[in-house]
Amino acid sequence: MTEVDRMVLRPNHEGEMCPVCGDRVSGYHYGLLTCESCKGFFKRTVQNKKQYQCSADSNCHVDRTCRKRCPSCRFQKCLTMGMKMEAVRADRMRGGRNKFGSFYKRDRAHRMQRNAMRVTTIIPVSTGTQSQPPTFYTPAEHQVSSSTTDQNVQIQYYDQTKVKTEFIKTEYDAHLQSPTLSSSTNQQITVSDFIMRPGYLVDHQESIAALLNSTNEDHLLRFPTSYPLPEIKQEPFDYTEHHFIHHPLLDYSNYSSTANYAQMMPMTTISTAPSLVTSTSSTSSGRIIEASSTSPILPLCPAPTEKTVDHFYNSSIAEMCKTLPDDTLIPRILSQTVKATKNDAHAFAVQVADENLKEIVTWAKQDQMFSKLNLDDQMNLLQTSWATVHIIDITNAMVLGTLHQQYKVGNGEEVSVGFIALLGNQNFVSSWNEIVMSLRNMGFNNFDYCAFRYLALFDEGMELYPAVSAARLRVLQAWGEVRSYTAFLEIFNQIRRLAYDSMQYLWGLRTVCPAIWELLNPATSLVLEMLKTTADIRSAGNTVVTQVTSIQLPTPQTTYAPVVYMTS
DNA sequence: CCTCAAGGCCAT
DNA sequence: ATGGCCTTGAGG
Repeated sequence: MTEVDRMVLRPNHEGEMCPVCGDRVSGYHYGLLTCESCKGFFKRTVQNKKQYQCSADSNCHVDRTCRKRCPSCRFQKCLTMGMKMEAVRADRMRGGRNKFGSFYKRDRAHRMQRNAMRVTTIIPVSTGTQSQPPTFYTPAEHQVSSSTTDQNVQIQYYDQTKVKTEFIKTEYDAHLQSPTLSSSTNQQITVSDFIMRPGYLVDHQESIAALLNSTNEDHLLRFPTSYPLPEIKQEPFDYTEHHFIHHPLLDYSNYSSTANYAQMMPMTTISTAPSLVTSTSSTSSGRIIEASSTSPILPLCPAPTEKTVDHFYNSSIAEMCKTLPDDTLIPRILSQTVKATKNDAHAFAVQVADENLKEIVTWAKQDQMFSKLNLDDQMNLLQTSWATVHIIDITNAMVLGTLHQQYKVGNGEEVSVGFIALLGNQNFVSSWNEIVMSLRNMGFNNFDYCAFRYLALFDEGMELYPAVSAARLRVLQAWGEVRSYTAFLEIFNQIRRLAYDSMQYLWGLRTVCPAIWELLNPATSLVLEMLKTTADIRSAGNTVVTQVTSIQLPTPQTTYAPVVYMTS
């Protein structure tokens, strides 16, 4: 083998950009493909326990040319992008391999799969050639790409210099980064329990209250330990290896002898870092806009001052992302449910919502702040937010391009994804399509998805609860660290409005179209149970719920077009 | 053996 | 303090 051959076969990071500064990637460093300089910077910072403080708004732009200006923001970005302090060795032992090695290998395969999946929806950067409307992958294409094995991990990655950079969290990342999420509660449950939570087709006998009452462990036990993936083949990542056994990761933190850093690692949930929410939060978005959008001058941090390093780890959207459902969930629900649904488009949409609602409840329960609320308040929050979260989930899947454009139900009707997302509320499908297009063009990413979801759960209308407004502030703070989010908030509010419209529409079917209503299995549907409870509470004069659901809406239409097309 | 992510070195 | 290049060494 010649030297040239060796060079060719060597893992090729050519064209890969460092997610921190955009420089050329030299390999995996501390859990992430980064450049040599960010590797060194991260190592020095952690080894020497350096403490920086940004003299601006902790929102400095970091790129190759200005990465030296603000070490605080640079280090924050390192962490946000996924570099792991545990990978810096406390004992400074050189050489060898650590337990991340096998993860890196899998990550290569994973990245290839993700890239292959996303390549079809990638929007060329402005410096590229003409922009083309995004296309969608088909399950067949995906199967080919997902048959990736460790043998072909050396194949060159998709050239990311030609694509919009986007930080993608994976289940793998969640495993790698955080052994546990909550620190010490009876309901303690690990991140991977959520990320890897298998299955979604449970029986319909349980009510939302029952779901809320059950412990997470109960819930897990009732799920099968593996789940069918009809259209999306799983990659050779051994889920079971890590799913219920968390020792390897826990062991690693001991192995790497970084107990001091392990203590600094965030055990972050919404409720754990209220102290971070300072008076600056409310104005942060405005200043971010000023700093990074309208002003050509980047904020400088001329004299970083020292401050406790813990500052960095209290809050980050990346931490919150770990609880997001995996990207295959919504496609799975849709393709499985469409088979199970007999012949009505509305019934299909409601059943999809039913399946996702169970996931949403489980997700909400894992949140410390949510789980601290009493059951009634939890119910109130869920009643207000489930439809918004549901639409956000489907919107995200649509932005990712993991869904078909239409799904064919039993009677041959083609049902658009918008129709499904909006619970059959055809009136607003074109608005929703526009939202999807906008988000795609804006570079909607996992961070935004995460923020959307939490902002939906902790609905603005529920800010009567102090816990809710605290949670919202915290989300906005964490989101603001990585985004100028004003434009996204606008779209979020549109989605929220669509959700209320859709809930009203669906509830309206009960009187306007009893025939359709009967097809929805009102006796067993969790979604319809939710709507009924909301309606009952409202008629009983509950102020909280009234406030958020009494938006006056157009009268639900009485008919809908059986053949629904995507509009663009 | 070889690989490649760790830590180390040192000119800048 | 930075960052390019060097050395190390467990795992394949």
